[in-house]
Parts: sequence; C-alpha cells; structure tokens
Amino acid sequence: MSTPNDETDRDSPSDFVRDKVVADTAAGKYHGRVQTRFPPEPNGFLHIGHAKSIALNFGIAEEFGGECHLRFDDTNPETEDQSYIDGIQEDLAWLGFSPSGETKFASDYFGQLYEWAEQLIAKGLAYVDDQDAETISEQRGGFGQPGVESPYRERSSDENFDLFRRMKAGEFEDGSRVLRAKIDMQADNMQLRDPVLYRIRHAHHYRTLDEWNIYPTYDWAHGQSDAIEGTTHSLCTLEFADHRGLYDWFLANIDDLPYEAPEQTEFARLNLTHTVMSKRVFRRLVDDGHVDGWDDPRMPTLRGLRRRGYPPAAIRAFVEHIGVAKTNSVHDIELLESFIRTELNEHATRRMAVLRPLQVTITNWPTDAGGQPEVVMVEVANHPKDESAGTRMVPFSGELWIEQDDFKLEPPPKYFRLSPGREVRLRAGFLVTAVDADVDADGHPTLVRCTYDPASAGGSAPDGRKVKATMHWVSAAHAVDATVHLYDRLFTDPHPGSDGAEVFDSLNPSSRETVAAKLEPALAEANPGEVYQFERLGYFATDPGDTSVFHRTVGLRDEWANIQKRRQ
RNA sequence: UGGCCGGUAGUUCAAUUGGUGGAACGCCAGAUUUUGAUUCUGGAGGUCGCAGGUUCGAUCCCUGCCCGGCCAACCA
Repeated sequence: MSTPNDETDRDSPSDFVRDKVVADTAAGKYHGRVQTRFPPEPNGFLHIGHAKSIALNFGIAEEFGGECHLRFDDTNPETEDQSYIDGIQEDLAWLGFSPSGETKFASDYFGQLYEWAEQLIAKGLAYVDDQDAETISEQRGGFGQPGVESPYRERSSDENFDLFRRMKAGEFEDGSRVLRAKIDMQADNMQLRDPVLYRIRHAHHYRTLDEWNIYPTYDWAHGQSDAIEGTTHSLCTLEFADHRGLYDWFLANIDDLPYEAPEQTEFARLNLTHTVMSKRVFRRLVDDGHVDGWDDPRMPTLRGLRRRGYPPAAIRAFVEHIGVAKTNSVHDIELLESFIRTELNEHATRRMAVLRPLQVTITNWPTDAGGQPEVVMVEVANHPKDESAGTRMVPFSGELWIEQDDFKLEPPPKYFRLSPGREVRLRAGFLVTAVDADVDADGHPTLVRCTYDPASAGGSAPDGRKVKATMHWVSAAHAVDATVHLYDRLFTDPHPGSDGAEVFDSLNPSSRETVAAKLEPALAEANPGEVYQFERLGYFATDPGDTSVFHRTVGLRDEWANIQKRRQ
C-alpha cells in the first residue's frame, strides 16, 4: 500500500489516545478543538514517569494545533508547598516544554467549585454528612457487598445549605462533617458510593491563604477544573479508570459548564526496572539518608537525572519511543540507558581520565638538560566523528597513569591489553611494550615498566605493525585530581517490592562507589553540569556546584565485560 | 467475594474494518575502527495466555476459563 499519508505520518507517533483524538476531531467533537493539560500535585518533584505524561499531553496539543496547560492540583494544603511549584516548573522547562498561557491552579477555581457544590445541593444531589471518616468507610461496604446509606442522606436542602455554609465559615472542627455526592451506595464501582466532595480543614493554603476552611477533594476538583479551562482530552493514568464514572457524573449534573464536557482517557504509567516511581519511597530515601536528596543522581527524579547528566533530549526520545498503551508495563532501565548513550555519543566531548590509577614508567623516555623527563604535547581529537569539535593538546611524558584493568601480569584468554612482552598503543601518543611490574603483598601490580618506540609518535609505527589495543592514559605530572562517583542500580531487585517483598529490602548498599581519579589537564576547565565522554569508560557529568566532582552518567557498552561474563 | 482494565519474541510496543505476525533494545556472528565504543551487515529468538465456537480462513469476532494490575483515603 502506498498512499500519500505514508510519507507524512511516518514520524508522528500513533497510539490509542491519539487515535481517539483523531476520531473525536473527525466527528466534530469540541468543534475540532484539542486541549490537554499536565496536572501535577505540588507535593514532590517530578520523576521520569511524569516525563511520559508530559510528552503525551504536550505532544498531542502540538500535533493537533491545540493547547496544553500546566495546572497545579493544589487541593490538599497540608502536604503541598510553594517550593514544589517552583521546582516542578523548573523541571518542566528543563525537559523542554512550555505550557500554554499562564500557569493554572485548581485553587483559582475554589469559588466556582463551591458554587457548583451548592448547585448539587439544590438539586438534591449532595448532602452534608455528620459522621466521621471511619464510619463512612465502614458504610461504604466491600467488593461484592452492599453499602449502607448514611442516616444524614435525606437531609432537607435547607439544612444542607445551612450546614455547608457554616462548614465554609469555619464553624466546625476538622473532620467533623463532609459534603458528599448522593449517587448510589449499591454501585459496583466503589467510587460511586457517595464520594466526599469537601472536607473541613482549618489549614493555611500557600495561595488562598486563610480564605478557606473547606477544601475540595481530587474528584470534585479535577474534572471541573478541566471543564473551566476548556480541556477536551483529560489524560491520566490507569488507576483513575474507576474515577471516570464520577468524572462524567459531576460534569453531567452541572448546568452551566463553560465548555463542552471533557473526557477522561487512561493510559499506563511508566515503570522502570531496578527503581520505583513513588513519592512516598522517594521521601523515605531522602529522609533516611539513603540518598543525598531529591536531586541525588541515583534518583529517577528529573532533577536527579539532570544532575547525573541525562540529556533532556534523550529522555524525550525515550518516552516517545516506549509509546502509550493500557498494558501495565515495566521497562528495562537499560533501554533508557541506550537512549542516553545514543544522544551522548553524538554530542559529548571526548577526554581521557583514569579512574583506578596504576603507575607506568617508560624506562627509555628521554630526559632534558636538567635531568627531568621531557614533555611532548600530543594532539587529540575531541570527537572521532565530528571534526568541527576540534582537537586539543595533551601532555605526554615518561611517568603516566593507566587504568588498573588495562594491565595484567598473566593475561587471561582474549585479553589484549597490556601485559609483559605485549605492545599496545597509548592513544594519540606512542606504542609501548611492557617489560615487568612491581607488585604489592597481595600480588597486585603497583608499577609497570615499559619501553616505548620513539618512531611511533602519534600512535602508529612507520613499519605499519598493528597492535590489538589502544589505551587511555594521563601524564602523572600534569594530572588533575577529581572525585568521581560511580553509580549502580538503586535497588538490586529488578522489581522492588514485588511478590510481597519489602521495597527497601532490595536497596543496593553499593549503589554509589567513589574513586579518586586522575584527569587530563583540559578537564580542569570543565563546565558545570556538562557531560564528557571519558574514552573507553563512559559518560561523566561535572557536578553543577563543583566541577572537580564527576557523576558517571552511564558506562559505555563493554564487550570485554561480556566476554568475562560468558566465561563464568 | 463484586466491578473495571490488561495478556503478541528475553523486554517494551506495532500489525488501518478477519487474509503467510514486524520494530526497537538486548543477545549471537561478521566487517570497519588509534575508544573491546561508535558505525554497518547478517542471524537466532513466537503454541499471538488456555480451551471451545463462528468462518473457506481467527492474534483480530463470540463464549468459558486461567493469569496479572487497579478499586472499599475526608490522598492524588
């Protein structure tokens, strides 16, 4: 089949949500208007799961020429805070998305919400219940068991108005009364068993201050906020599917909606192996000191990933690639990492750094008139595939650091790095041959003696002979010291907390290893937050606050590690 | 126990009104390579959850069953 659409549609994502938008638009719903929203609760920072929702909502708005609003669902003043509002906006901008128009707040709609609640009371569709939370919960019944109607369910509307207004005025204690919708205490969908619309909270709200003594619940606020803003497609995660009946019921029973009622569509949230996407768990990780904070590079929060060096473009590419469906899914974190590598491989500046230094002395290296080893500046490309990245000059001398892994006294099969009698290339420098090595009491090499071929400047010999390995190195006299954090999975279990396990039982005690590294001099001028490739090792980001500290973003693919694994 | 939603390579997703099941990542092999990286080529890998039914023909439609997730906050 070959229609003109094949060409134009190839790159735009297709999924059941977009299919619905296309169908709705074609059917003339909302007069062809498309509007979405991203509605975080300001009680924590964004994580990569939110990135999926953000990309979906903003992506659809853009593809269909519509708008996507940022609206804070700030209906619970006891757990929410202005600092999260600031942080979330910062993270959203970093990810690369700009909301349409002003930032919205559910709290801006408290007045309208209250009026609509009175409208429900007037229609006999809402009532004030004087019972406590525990009693209401018991009366709700259970799965397959009927609910019990509240003794206050048939109150007169006069009494309901009076009580509701006095709740608003602050006459009653927290938790002493609630406003409930009168729906159906026998409904199979538990959400429909007379849900709570308002609870009494004499709490200070960071935006409405002390104006309100009652606060709307999520269910009462969300759909109506969507409707007030003109949302057409209200996208949320699967666990809200049961709430859709409520969402529709509220909208259907309000007379003066400013726009055609929006529709809720649910999709599966993003999960990743070896981590957990839960604000509750995040908070405990931070509070118990398992990580340094919400921006610890091991956290799947956007600020954690940013500090770790994950490029926003790679995160966007990843969440677009995994698509949108209703299947509960857990994505392999390695898939995310492959997107990080793809992005970084293309753009990261190459540098040399030795993480676990082993001393090398070149025994036939020349000395100058003063008896000091001569220093030769060698030119090294900043990117193997991108000439425009230019080159830099790196000092080479007779005393060097190499990686401990790059030398073996007795090389195992298929090992083709340095060992006694074997010649390798020191990248862009010279060919060297190991002679012997000093070892410590445990037999570990402490110093390797080599000879070099003076005719191999630049890394190749005139006779064209080949070597099997090219290694990175740093001149000892010029090395810059740095602290490098090497990160591993936060949780050892691919599915923390599954099969009844306790999430924190699989917390990886060695999720961070810190080493004292030796860097080539150019890295002394590293930019804050920039990601470099340390050749043959991986990608490393400088800490935004201290450029002598590096975080390993992700390692390079490692064939040698695979070979070793297979031999076991 | 009731309701809702799911089940397609190892993993995650596709397959446009029922017509020989594809991609990405991972894995394996080869080529290239002054990063065991990158890049390129090829390969292995499937009882479309199970069983019936409708049909010339079913991953797709119907029924039943099995498995997984969510729901009984005055959280979102």
